Amino acid sequence: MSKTNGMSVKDVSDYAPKDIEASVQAKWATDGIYHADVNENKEKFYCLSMFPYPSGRLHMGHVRNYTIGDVISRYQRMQGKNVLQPIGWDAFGLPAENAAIENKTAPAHWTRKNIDYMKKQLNSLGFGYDWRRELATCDVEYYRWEQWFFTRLYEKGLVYKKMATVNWDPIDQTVLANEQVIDGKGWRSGAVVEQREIPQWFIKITAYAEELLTELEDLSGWPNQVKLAQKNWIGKSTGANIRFALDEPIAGFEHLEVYTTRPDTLFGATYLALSPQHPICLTLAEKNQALADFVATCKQAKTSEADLATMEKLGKALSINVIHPLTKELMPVWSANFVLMDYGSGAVMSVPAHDQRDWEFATKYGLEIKQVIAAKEGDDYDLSTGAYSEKSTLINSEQYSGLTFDDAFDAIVTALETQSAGEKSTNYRLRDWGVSRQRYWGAPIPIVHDENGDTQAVNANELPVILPEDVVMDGVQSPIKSDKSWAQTTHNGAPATRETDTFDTFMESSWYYARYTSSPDDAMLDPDEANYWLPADQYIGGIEHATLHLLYARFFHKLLRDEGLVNSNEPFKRLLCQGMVLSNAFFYKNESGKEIWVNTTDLDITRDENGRITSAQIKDTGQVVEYAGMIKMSKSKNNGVDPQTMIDTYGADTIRLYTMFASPPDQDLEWTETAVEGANRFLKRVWRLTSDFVALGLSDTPLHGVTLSKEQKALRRVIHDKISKITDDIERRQTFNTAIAKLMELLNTLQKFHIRNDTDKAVYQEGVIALVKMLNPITPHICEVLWKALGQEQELQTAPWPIADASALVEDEKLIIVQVNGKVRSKVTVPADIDKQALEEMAVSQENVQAFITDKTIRKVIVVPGKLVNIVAN
RNA sequence: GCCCGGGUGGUGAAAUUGGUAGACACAAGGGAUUUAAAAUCCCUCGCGCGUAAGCGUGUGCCGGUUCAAGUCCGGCCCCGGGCACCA
Repeated sequence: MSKTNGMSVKDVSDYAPKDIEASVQAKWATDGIYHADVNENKEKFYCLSMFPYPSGRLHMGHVRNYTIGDVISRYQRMQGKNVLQPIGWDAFGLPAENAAIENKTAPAHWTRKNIDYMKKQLNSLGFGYDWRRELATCDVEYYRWEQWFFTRLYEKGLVYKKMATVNWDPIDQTVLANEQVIDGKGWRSGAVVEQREIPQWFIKITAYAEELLTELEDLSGWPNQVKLAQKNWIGKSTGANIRFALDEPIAGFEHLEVYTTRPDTLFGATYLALSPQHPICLTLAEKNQALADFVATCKQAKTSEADLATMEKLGKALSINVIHPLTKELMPVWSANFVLMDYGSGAVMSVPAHDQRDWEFATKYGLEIKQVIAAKEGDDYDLSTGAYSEKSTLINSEQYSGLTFDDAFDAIVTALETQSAGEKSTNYRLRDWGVSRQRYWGAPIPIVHDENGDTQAVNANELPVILPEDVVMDGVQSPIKSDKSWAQTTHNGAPATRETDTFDTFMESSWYYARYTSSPDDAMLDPDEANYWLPADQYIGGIEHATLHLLYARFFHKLLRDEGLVNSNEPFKRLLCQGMVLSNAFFYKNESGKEIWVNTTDLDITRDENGRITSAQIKDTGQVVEYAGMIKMSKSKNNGVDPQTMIDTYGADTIRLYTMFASPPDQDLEWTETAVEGANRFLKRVWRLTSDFVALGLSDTPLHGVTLSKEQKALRRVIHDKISKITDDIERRQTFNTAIAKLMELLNTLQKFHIRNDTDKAVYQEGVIALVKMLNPITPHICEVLWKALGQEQELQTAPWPIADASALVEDEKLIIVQVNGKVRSKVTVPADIDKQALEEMAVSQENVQAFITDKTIRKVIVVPGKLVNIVAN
């Protein structure tokens, strides 16, 4: 009997995860088996999970995310690959500032304390990380390179400064993050929040819009859902810029340019609409109080996003006119609240007959509605009830009448081009990335303002710009803004003032995956090392990052490429977005009608015979609570299940097994504790089966060249069939739940098999070894112990994944389904090599088949070889 | 409004290329073991009829294609998520 770290598998009755897990983890750490280094002779596999925000404790979403990554990593390692699985900390961000105020500590201290604790938790779950590569984004050694890279982008002209709107708290005299604005009021002061324009830094992601869009097609390993979300986010559209001459120049403008996707409707344009922020509008407002009021109202109205959709169309006539470029007719110009200044040119041509918004606006203000598109065949429309926005044949459009959309588009654009009044144009919904945040706990933006007030990038030899960590948070101003001395510096020997804004934390999370692969002291990356590992073969994380993080990271990778730091176009080959973790939630309403959410651990729950919750009450007080259903685990709904409690109760292996078994990884997972017990029960059965088998003494009978009995063949076929299907489930399908179901089937089959001789034992042993190996990626601790008990010399973690023996899968007999008119009437076991004729005859002769065809004529017999016979009779 | 997912037993789910619907679990019920309990093991388990064999029926609803449909096509209903005045 072999022993592992004091734990013997002989103790049949007790599968005691507590005793084995810590010692197995200690052994892994000592052996350093998760350290991965460049090795050109080995195929690499870079498995990456989205790094956590160090909020204090792991939650079940983390457990699920990192278990998936660990399973894939361990599987790939057993495939013989050089596997890199790193981890780190997305350490900057607003919650640390809030916690610091609350706990009267500094954000840095709070963050590092959390990292220490959560690191222990990750280790207690047995995740095989290369801890040598751990990074925290708040480390100077990390963000200094981000600052350096930003200065490079600045030199290249990919960075610029622009006025942008922020939430301003007039009492605290500070900028608020969106999360700090509650019902339009500042979270601390309670003052009504104002919109204020301040200068901020932007990175030109729009310069890469086309590449970010087209290269989505290369991402065959990404879910369509995510690719579609990015496509819509980029929002490419083709149309035309059209210039309408002003009948008299104003504010330096001789004409107004609009962007439209429907140049075919140009003859239906009856007025132009400008954004209230349009320069012409602002100029006119200087001498027009009513217009000035309108502009001010529109600026305020940036309330909730949901209101926008239903917001009333409002406008003001500007009493200026433009000339239609083709008809030369005069058209009035209006200002309209729904026209956006930052899309296109901030002006639109309005075609009320064929655009619903324009229709609503024209109807309200009595503007002309001119029909220029015929109804499609079979369609019918009525302009008194709404616009008709389908693309169809033109009417009332001079020589263009009768043309289709495509022909009209080209003809009208050509006509505009000849008189320099327009051209074809492409637009993107994507906006440049604003990276300035007026917060403290982030990487300082490496910019200084010189004596002339000009902005300059901090010189490379003066980097990093270090964020002071020993600070006191007052909850109002960022310490680097309130401490005026911090900003005082020099630039090229002359006095200068530092930028006191910090970077958006998406900056740090856009390149951490690259820094894991290579972290030299004197450079952002070492290209040789980075190019060995990149792109990551697998990335795993939440679907909530479908657009922002995943788009920024793709963008950053292209920036790194153009700086010569990496040679690939895309950072992540394959992407898996895991579902949410749900659990039962309960609440009651207090006297003031507020919902008070109660954790299940404080409740007595009654269920009916179907296991459905019928009622629940608080243990201590008897207060009756309402059942809110299975919803996403969250602090606010007080329905989180603490991973630590679960690990302490059942062990890490059980939690890993359950989270992988309860549902496919991309679907939501319902946390049910009785089902967790079920997972634990399975591990106990594996433990018992293995130890019972080991107690018989291991077999050294070779299997090759031995003639097997029918039962032995059947068992071998199950073993190898499972090997083949489980491999496919884990690698191609990533349906870990079905892989586990098949492992359970393998266990059930082994359990029913009776060992009567040496060959029996040899076949059985093959099965037990395959079971332990294939279970290892999911529950590695128990497998380590069982593996040693099975007398295996090789390290389990690098042992080769089993390969299905094709000859074991060959069946002598097959079960054939016999149908009459598509309904199953019989099942028949036949020799595998039976010919079609004989099979048909056999099927027809079945007693129960005869009963259904006696008074009928057989019209047709369909034979699916090895599977099914369908007799068509009537 | 637009764009994605999804709807299968009491529950979580499975059915991979159109070929036995409900694998594997959880819960429930029954039994064995036990002084008793826990643990463990065995049996039943979509619905209706039937002692059973079996028959009928069943994958949100209506229709279609096919020898055969959870799977494909058309129309509709419901649930979840994302985007949201983008001209």
